[in-house]
This record gives sequence, C-alpha cells and structure tokens, in this order.
Amino acid sequence: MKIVLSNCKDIPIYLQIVQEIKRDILNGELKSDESLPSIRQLALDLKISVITVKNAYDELEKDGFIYALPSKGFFVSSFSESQIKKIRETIAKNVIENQINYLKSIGLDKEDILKIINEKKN
Amino acid sequence: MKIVLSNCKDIPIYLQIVQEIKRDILNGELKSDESLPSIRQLALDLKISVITVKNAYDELEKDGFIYALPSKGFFVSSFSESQIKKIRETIAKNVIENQINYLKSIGLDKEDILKIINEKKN
Amino acid sequence: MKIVLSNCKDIPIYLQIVQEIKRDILNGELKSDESLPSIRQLALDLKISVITVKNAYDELEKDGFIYALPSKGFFVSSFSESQIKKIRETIAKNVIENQINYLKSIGLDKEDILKIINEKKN
Amino acid sequence: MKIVLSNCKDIPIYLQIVQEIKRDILNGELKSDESLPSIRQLALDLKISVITVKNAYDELEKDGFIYALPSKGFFVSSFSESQIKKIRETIAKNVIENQINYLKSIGLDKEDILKIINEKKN
DNA sequence: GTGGTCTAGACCACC
DNA sequence: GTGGTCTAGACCACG
Repeated sequence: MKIVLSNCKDIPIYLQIVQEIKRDILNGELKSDESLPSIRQLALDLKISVITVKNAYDELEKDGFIYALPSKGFFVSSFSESQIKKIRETIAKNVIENQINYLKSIGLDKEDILKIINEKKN
Repeated sequence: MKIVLSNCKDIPIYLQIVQEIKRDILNGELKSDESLPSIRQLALDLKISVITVKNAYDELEKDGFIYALPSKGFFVSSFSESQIKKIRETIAKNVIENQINYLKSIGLDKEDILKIINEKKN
Repeated sequence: MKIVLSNCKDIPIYLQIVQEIKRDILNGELKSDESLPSIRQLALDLKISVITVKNAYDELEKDGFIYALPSKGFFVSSFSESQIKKIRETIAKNVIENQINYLKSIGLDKEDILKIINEKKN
Repeated sequence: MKIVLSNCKDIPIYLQIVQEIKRDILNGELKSDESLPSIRQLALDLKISVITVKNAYDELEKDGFIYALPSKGFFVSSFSESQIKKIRETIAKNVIENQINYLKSIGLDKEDILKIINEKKN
C-alpha cells in the first residue's frame, strides 16, 4: 500500500489517509480482510503522529471500510465485488450530480459541460 | 441579491458567502460595478457578525471579484463578458478534470462515467 | 488650477486635495494671495461633497498654506521665494532621509541605491 | 525576531507588523522556512489581540511572504537569494521613482535632489 | 450612512 | 500546543 501526503493545507492529514485507503479499497488494490499497516508503523513511515493515524483508522472503521481485531491490527472489511461496484456507483452519482449542479449554477449549460468533457477525453 | 446560509458547519459561514457571491457574479446575477449590501446590512440580514461578513468580502476582494471603496461600500469588479466566460471555463475544466481523475482512481472507467452522466441528463 | 482625484483608495480624497494644492503652491503654479476655487465650486467640479472640500481647506489652513477671508473665500498664504525654497528643501530632506533609511533596512546598501538612481536618470 | 510597535496611530498595528516582518525577510534576518512566533505568543509579547496578529499574518500570506501550516504554525516562504534580490530592487525602483517624481513636482530639479542626497551621505 | 481597525473573549479541529 | 473561525461589542476616519 502506498500513501502519499500532500502539503496541501486544505485537507487535514487524517482525512487524506482516509481518502487514500478508501480509494485503494474501491479500486481493488486493497483486498477484503487484507491487513493494514500498524498504526505505529504507518506513523513512522509518514513521519506523523500516531494519534493522526489512529484518527484516520477510527474514521474508516466508523464508515465500515475497515475493522479492528484487538491486539491483532486493522483489516479491510469483506466486500463482495457487487458491493464494491455499488459503492463506486453511489459515489460517482453523488459526485457527478453535485458538480453538474455547481457548474450550472455558475452559468454553464449542458452543452458547455459536455463540450469540456469531450475535449478532456482526447 | 439572495444569500442563503446552510446550517451545515462543514463550510465556514464566511466561505459560504464567498461562494454564493462568486456564483452570482459568474452567472450574471451580479453585474459589473453593482454595489453589494453593506457589511452591516448583510450581517443584520443573515444574523451574523459584521466581522464574518468582512472576512467574506476581504476574501472576495483578495480574489479580485469585488473591490472596496472606503466610506462608499463594496462593488463587483468590472468584468467583460469574455472574461466571465473564461473564468467559468477555467473553473469547469478544473472541476471536471479533478472529478474524472478521482472517479478513475476508485476504479470507474470512462464508459461507467459517461453512462452515469447520460442517465443524469434524462 | 487643476486637481485630479485618483480612484486609489489608499489616500482619502480630502488628503489628495491637500497634497495637490500644496504641490501647486510649492511649484509656483499657485501664487501668493491667489484665490482658490470656492468650496462649493470645487465640490461641483470634482463631484464630491462640500464637506470633503471643507476638510481639505481646513487642513491646508491649519498647516499655514492658505488663509480664509470670511465671506470672501480662501487664498494662498504669502510666501517669499526664499521661504518656498526652504520648505521645499525641508520636505526633500525628510523624504530622502526616510527613504534611504527604509531601503537600507531591507538590505540595500549605498551603492545599490546610487546605481538605481543613476539608471533612473537616463 | 524583534518587532517594535510605535504608538503612532497613523499606521494600523497589523500593518506595522507586516512591514517589520517583510523587512526582516528582505534583509535576511528571517530565513526561508524559518518558523514565525505563534499568533498567540506574538499577541502576548506585543500585548495586542490575537486577531490583530492574525490579520498581519493573513496579509503577509496574501502577499506570498509567509505560509501557514494549520496546527503547525506560520513559516517564511522559500525564496532564493536571487528572488530576494529582485524583490528588493523592484521595491527600490518604485520607491525611488515615486520619490523623484514627487520632489520634481514640488519644484526641485535633479541637481537639488542630488545635492541633498550627497549631503546625506556624509 | 460607509468601511477600517481593534478588543477580549470563545469553541473547534488538528497534531 | 497550533491555527481557523466566530461573536458582540467598540472607536475612528471619511463622505
């Protein structure tokens, strides 16, 4: 697993970790029941406080993406392929809906948006 | 001009104001050199502190969207229609690029994304 | 007499007027005992409030640059050529001393300053 | 780092802080990435409100002289020696040009100005 | 009336 | 500990 922290100050470190791990679970890089690095180890690797890593893992556990086995460590939750797919689609729908609404609110219409998307695809 | 604050506390009040005014400038609801409500008036209307409104206006001024004439008030910066259009497109390109990159990173491919966009259009 | 107001918000309007009239007295454009435009007239010309002009004239009177003859108007104070020259030099010494000190404080030495002055003269 | 506030109220406190820190960055007293005193500490030292210090730091951040790492503190931006030199020269050129233009406008000619500068140098 | 500045508190998230 | 945000007052200069 590879986690890269940006210096970007907009997103707290613990949330960056949350996002990267969620991402790796969703894209299949982290498999069901795979073990995550220990809090201590990840803190060492990223040169951050153990508390920050703990906060990130707690958040992921709260959201059901990982689970803790006391005195064993943290593990990726069990997801079937269809569950993963469904989560992905739910996220995508939300993201796309929000962004289209936002772009419309600043004065772009459907055609403008489609044009930009098509240009991007090249 | 109509500004609505959400109770959601994820986004600071002053940033919500910034976003709403930026949006209204970009979608043409606020015209060049149009005067904005005075700090005190807006604070009264929204039932928030004058300082919070000041912070919002300062942020907008920093970004070049409005300008202050002391003892006169705050005013929308002068933008030509083509400038507005360019800003809109720049924002849209960034937003869309980030969105597509993110969706790809969690395992969706172009076809998935297009499918969802097309469904939304209906 | 020609007064031009800048939109620059850093300097209050009444001070801009003060500066421009002082300048014209010092450079000889306004002669001793010459009459100034009436408060009302200048306010009309500059499209500003009479109060603002009044503040400017009061400031100039306080500094001894002009004097008021009630129900007649405002007039440039009587200065001999040597008095004018002395005021000019006093101002120049202050201005130059302050600026050299400032430039030194941000790390420029005499040679740097002289070099820039000499380049400007070309 | 040493910051001295004058009692003079012509310049707002927060701007005095801005000027002193800019000066120390430009003259090399504050090095790239060096940490600045925390908002609270500086407020205590100078016996002013934390908000006033925050305003000063915000202004410096806006101008690119410092950057904030939330929960860490404020730090001097990274400047190469040549960047510093360039900023210094740009400032000097502006200052000197304005000064010379002003002195000319009140009736001094080049020789007068040079004479005063040379006297100062002694 | 306007904006510009400042005070003296406060709570929060983050590390 | 740090910065980020906010409140509810205040005084000033300006127009």
